[in-house]
Amino acid sequence: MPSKTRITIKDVAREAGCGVATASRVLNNSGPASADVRKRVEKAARSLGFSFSATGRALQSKRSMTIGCLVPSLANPVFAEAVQGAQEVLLGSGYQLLISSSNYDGAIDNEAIATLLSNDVDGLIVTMTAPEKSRELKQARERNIPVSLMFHDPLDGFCSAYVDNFEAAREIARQFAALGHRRTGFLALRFATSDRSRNRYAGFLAECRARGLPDPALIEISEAEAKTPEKLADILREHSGLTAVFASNDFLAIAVQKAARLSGWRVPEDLSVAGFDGIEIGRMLDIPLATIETRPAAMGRQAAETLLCALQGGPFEQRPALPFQFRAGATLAAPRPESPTAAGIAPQPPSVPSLKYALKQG
Amino acid sequence: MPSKTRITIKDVAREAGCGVATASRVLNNSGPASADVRKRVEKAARSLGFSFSATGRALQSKRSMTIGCLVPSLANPVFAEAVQGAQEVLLGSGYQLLISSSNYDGAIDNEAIATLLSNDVDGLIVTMTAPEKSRELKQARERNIPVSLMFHDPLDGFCSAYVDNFEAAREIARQFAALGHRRTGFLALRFATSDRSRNRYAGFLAECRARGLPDPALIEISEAEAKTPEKLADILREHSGLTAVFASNDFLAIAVQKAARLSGWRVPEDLSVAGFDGIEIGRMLDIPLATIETRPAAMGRQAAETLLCALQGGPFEQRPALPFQFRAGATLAAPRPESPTAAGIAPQPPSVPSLKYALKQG
DNA sequence: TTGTACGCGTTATCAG
DNA sequence: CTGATAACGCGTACAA
Repeated sequence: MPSKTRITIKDVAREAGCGVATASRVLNNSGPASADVRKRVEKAARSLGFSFSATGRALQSKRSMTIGCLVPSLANPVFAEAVQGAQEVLLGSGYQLLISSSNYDGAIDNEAIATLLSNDVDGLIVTMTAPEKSRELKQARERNIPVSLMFHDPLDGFCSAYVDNFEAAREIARQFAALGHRRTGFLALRFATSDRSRNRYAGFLAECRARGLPDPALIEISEAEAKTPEKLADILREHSGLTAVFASNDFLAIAVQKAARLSGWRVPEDLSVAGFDGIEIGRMLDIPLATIETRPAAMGRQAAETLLCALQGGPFEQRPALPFQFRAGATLAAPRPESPTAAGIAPQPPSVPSLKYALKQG
Repeated sequence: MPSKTRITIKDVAREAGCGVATASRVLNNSGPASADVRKRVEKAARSLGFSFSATGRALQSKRSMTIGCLVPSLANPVFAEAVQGAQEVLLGSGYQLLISSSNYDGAIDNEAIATLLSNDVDGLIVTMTAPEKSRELKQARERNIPVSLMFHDPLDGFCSAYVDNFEAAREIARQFAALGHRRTGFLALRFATSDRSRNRYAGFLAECRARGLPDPALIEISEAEAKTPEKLADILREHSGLTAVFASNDFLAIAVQKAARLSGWRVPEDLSVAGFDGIEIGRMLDIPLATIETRPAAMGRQAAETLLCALQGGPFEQRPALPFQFRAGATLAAPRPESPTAAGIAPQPPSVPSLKYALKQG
């Protein structure tokens, strides 16, 4: 039965035949020590397999060297990549990431922040439902704990690493309009709890109005519906007359493509589709997805860098929004004179989009 | 300028006019207290906005209520989902997740575990390059810190939440063989550092041999090649004569489909493709991907449950491998009499797979 | 029922 | 150059 208890600096000091203060100085290079005692301490530490207890250090130094991170869900690759980005920045810094996810539940959001705070985190990286009205987030600021938001527009005194969803969505509206689309729709998942989704819709709507186009239909669906193309097909059929759909993320957009095929509609001839995020797989599709390319990992990195900077005594400054880029893909085309979704019924047998786009990509 | 320092139980005790022990007993419901003092303490705690310091508690109780989690990368949705699953199990338990990722680097793996250990984690959930030869992992066991592996076959004294990659890969070989494929390939990413990839190849190879078929070609590619269908197409063309490719994960398999299209090959008529993992998007493709469905989130959940059980004094037991399921998709077909990849050159114009499979799925 | 005092592992202080 | 000691926030044994 091997040793059950932690090896502490006391053990090292005893083994080396010196006081704990000396051992601490040697191991930390934080003060004078004779070459002799230095050797003994180092040897003792090595042979005992000593390592510092972060807990003891945290208590003494009042810095936990820990950063709390809250995201809605790691099952969403966008957030997962952002956390990975933050993790990479923090890797050599001595800071550890304490993570929580809320599953998009605003109540859990706040509980999670409270828990993170009571874990004495030195900083916070947060994406949540309603940062603007979170008492816990304000508490963090009152305790002078720097908070980096991710994915949110900058807020109050909190810095944020984000893309301008409103502007990006306007770009989609422009692309639709340039092709001649008038009857468009915005497909949203978790509209009520996602400011990203709302901002995208707002930008899309604003640009449509600015061009004198009809307001886009706001189509909210459930997670179950998003995952079941058959249901999604039913929903799309209910919204007759749409010639272009802007999905609030790429996964949804791919589901729309699938649903369209199930209804016998061709993409993009019968229905144009655009997504948001720019996930890698979108480029691998038979018909590559038109989308807004963003860099979630860069968001995580920036959030972590900003925080690190503040933690190390530097300024805690808002940086400009991260860039996005429209990716044309092949899911956008001019609407047909008479849209088959307007016609209502009788799905036509799909035609042959494969060749055209395979060549286009080649 | 709001309060800068932490509110401790001393502050509460002073405010309530009692000793710290009494305050502690009240706030923890851990001992007797008169109704009177109870009121005062609770009121004081509330008005001061007191919350316990996890650090102080950890030091005193020798339990950090923290679980360390190491995965190769959160940018891989499989691992991200697993961590999310673990997180969900831990949510109400009082344990926090301290996460690290190694970016598939075996040296960082071990550093990360050492760091986690020095953070006094109470348990460990780990996926790494070489758990079987990790000194740090053994150290954890010597300290009686329970370790749950994820994705690895059970090892030594460590429990693992995993699927039987070897058996699952045999199933792919069976499917290929049943259709009449003889010249097959295994496309691997990070073969050297992923026992999953190796086990899948081993199972695939074993079943091929058991059936008297030629050994499958082992095709290792780089991450850059995986992300660039054009390069992948070049590589596939170099391996002439293959009629079926088993990719070590779904992302790769989707890239293969893309690469095949770029070469003018039809999937599955000219080339059968199978993946591994069972990601959602595979079902949404024009030609749904044949794959092995696994449940990464369930792996994370099981790993966390097993750990929690041990942490709460229960048995620390290996559970049976998690189930997997072959999903037929539409990327598998019998090989053509003369394979176009064997023929060597002259990509033929793609034919019309869309209709056939759209109907099949409807 | 209550409060004092100690120890958890660490580092900073300060006297030797 | 060295080492004893206080302090960090907490829970608990023990004394009142």
